[in-house]
Amino acid sequence: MKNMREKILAVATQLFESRGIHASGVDTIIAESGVAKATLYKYFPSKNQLIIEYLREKSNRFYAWINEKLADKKGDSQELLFELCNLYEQWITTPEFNGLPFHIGSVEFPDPAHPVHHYSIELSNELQHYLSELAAIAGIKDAQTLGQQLTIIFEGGAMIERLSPDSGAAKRAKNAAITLIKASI
Amino acid sequence: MKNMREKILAVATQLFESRGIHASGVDTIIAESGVAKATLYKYFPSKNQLIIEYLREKSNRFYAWINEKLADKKGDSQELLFELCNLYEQWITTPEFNGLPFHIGSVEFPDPAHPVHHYSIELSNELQHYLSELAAIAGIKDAQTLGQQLTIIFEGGAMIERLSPDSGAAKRAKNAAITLIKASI
DNA sequence: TAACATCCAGACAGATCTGTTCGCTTTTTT
DNA sequence: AAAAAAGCGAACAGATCTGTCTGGATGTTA
Repeated sequence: MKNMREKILAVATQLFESRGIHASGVDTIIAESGVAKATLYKYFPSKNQLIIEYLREKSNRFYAWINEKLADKKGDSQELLFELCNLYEQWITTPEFNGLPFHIGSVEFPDPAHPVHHYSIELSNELQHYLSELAAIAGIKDAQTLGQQLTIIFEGGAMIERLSPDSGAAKRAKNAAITLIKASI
Repeated sequence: MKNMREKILAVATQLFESRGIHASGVDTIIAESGVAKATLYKYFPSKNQLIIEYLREKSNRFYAWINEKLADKKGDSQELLFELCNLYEQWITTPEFNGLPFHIGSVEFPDPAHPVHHYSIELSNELQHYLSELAAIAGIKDAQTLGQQLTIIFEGGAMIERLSPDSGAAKRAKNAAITLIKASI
């Protein structure tokens, strides 16, 4: 089998999100993926690195998905941000959604000096920059501010949607974002 | 010494928030609080219960603080919500603020059947009900919606303010909340 | 078929985890 | 001052943690 790395990463992802990172031991990961321990440590030099690759993979998937969906909207400055809100709602209401991975990373490793925490902050900042850039493309005057406010709503909404999936948090977060966008045009 | 319970709880709080819950062993907690292990297990029958008491304590403190600050504002329907936003900003920019405790609880124990996760959801819902009630007192028509949207912003802002304290997240979260309040009057 | 790389299963090390128990000392109460 | 309660330090049990290593099986390449 050639795709052992992906297999391990997939199992780790599933375990990290259903049991937590600290609660998912390497022994469990190799048992569930049917892989020898030495194989895991060949592809990932440490558990920390495995966690970071999990965060990276999830992040890459998100941006690949949303960039593709937004590709034909980048000309329409108005529609761009509203479509972004729709995609956001769609993203966090997907059954596979289990919260933002970098939330897990930053909470389970609160020490700022820890590589996982550090990378989690990086991903959160990346989201802010991404949203700010979209706001700038859409012609928003203070794109920096709106970008961070959208980040706040998106992260908070993701949190609550995961905690209480039937509370309508996703839709209300989307509407709050739309209100903020309209107010800043 | 009579206040051993509080001493243990204070040390556990400090450790949970600086290292994480799973990363804070009972041995470390008793070592730092200068208490015998049997004493800890006398006041808290299990580590799970200690975690829950930590969450409860933090929650109680928050509501005691904010209710006292808002006591004289409950007559002024307009000012009530705006003052709430000021207090929120004040709360999460305090140096002692280390993120919302029930975020830690729900992330470190993702299994919905786990008592810590369950109680964390309860606390998040309690925050929503509290904010919705304030919105109702302030005469907001759809108080339920505004209450949850404020919760989303407050939780998201708390998350980002903790991750990037110098990014101005607290102030922007407050402003976003104010925009939403004004839009729903 | 022969040489080579890869993988598995499992033992191993050394540390840490939660929770219990046991004498011994200190503090509080009567 | 005597009796009762509470706390300390330490050992203990049994499980789990990350990471390393070894011997043998499997599979690929020449």
